[in-house]
Amino acid sequence: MDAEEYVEAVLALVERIPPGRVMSYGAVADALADVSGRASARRIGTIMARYGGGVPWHRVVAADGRLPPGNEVRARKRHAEDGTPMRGHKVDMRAATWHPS
DNA sequence: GGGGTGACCCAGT
DNA sequence: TACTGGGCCACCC
Repeated sequence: MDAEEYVEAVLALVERIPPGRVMSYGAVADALADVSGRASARRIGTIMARYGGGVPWHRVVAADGRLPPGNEVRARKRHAEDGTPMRGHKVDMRAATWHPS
């Protein structure tokens, strides 16, 4: 699987995350590990930063619920619309974490 | 080829 | 809760 296909796989998975739920970068990496063979949270962060524009990027957050740097304001607004469970400015991971079934 | 960087993560303090 | 150090891996000088 080449780099371009990997990006496509990441974006395809992010599109499957339902409104009001989220996945951490690491969770996305793990979920794709089966298909891609390799995974690292760091790669997912880079991919989202560069190619995430066309998907619901706000549904991918850091493992502790922090929103992506530089886009906290926009992300908060969208989570408010989605009805994502929040704890202050962070996502309530215990309630919002989703993983593909 | 070598070294810095980043929308990360985890364990330890 | 906040910081640190180590590990991580693709990208870009």
